[in-house]
Amino acid sequence: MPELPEVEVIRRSIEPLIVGRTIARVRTTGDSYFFLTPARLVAKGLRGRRVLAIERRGKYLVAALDDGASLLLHLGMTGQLLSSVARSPRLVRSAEKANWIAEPRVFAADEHTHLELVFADRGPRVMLRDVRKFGKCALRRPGEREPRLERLGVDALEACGPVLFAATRRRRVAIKSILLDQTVLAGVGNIYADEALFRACVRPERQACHTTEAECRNLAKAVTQILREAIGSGGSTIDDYVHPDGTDGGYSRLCRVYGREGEPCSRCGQRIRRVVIQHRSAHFCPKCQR
DNA sequence: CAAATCCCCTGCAGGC
DNA sequence: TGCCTGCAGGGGATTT
Repeated sequence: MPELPEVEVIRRSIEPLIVGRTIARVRTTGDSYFFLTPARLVAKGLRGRRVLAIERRGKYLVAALDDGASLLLHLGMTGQLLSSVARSPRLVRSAEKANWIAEPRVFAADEHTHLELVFADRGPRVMLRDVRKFGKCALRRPGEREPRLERLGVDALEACGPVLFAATRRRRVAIKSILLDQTVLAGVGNIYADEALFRACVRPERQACHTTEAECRNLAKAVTQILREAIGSGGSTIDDYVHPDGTDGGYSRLCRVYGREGEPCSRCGQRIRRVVIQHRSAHFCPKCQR
């Protein structure tokens, strides 16, 4: 799950590699769950088009084309945007272990490469690779509505107390579920939700309607701070991408609770606990978070 | 309307 | 060594 920071870092790294270039050829895998628009139509719609811009909306990437159409991408759990500047299958695998980060120095297409853009300038290709195919790809005709984007709430970088507080009223689900609800805040995923709850000292299981206005304010602030920090550190996985063995690196270093079940809390020493909330693991400090 | 459940997919870890 | 099971999870669709 690339979350907002990873998607933003990917956007920034891919922007100079794609904006202003004209797509000459498109290669795709066959239709699958991955293609919301049939692969054939995606290829047809992209051919000959120039990319004007690439933007991020929550965890989505949207590439604007010169005919007014747009390409919508979601990286799901294992999606990667890669460039063909160099080739190294080993680095692809390492990138997966290191958490789905795109690097502008990769690779040749393989069976998991669902979309490959070949440009008219014959320069580096851009590829979208996604092993588990939880990602999404859609082509929207000029002026066509995109319900997936329309549903999104406030971008999580703009999270604020009042929005969060309003969303928690009359909701009996866990507060963490509200943070993960993309129609409330767009961009927060499982990892940063845990981290924000830790920073704001709120227990993930707490019923949403039982959080106070002040807690929601703190939580919103924690969300924006943590996301900004993660972007600032290069999406939190960039660093260990270069570790040839793919062992734990930047990402887990930044996390205070996620993936740290049983380890001592960095604030109080209490053991970090893990519970399951709506089929997802939630990590928290039982002493710091109430 | 809210909430719970199911499902899409693949790789990998753990148990035996 | 190899097979089997369970787990990981974003998010939409369906059911309660």
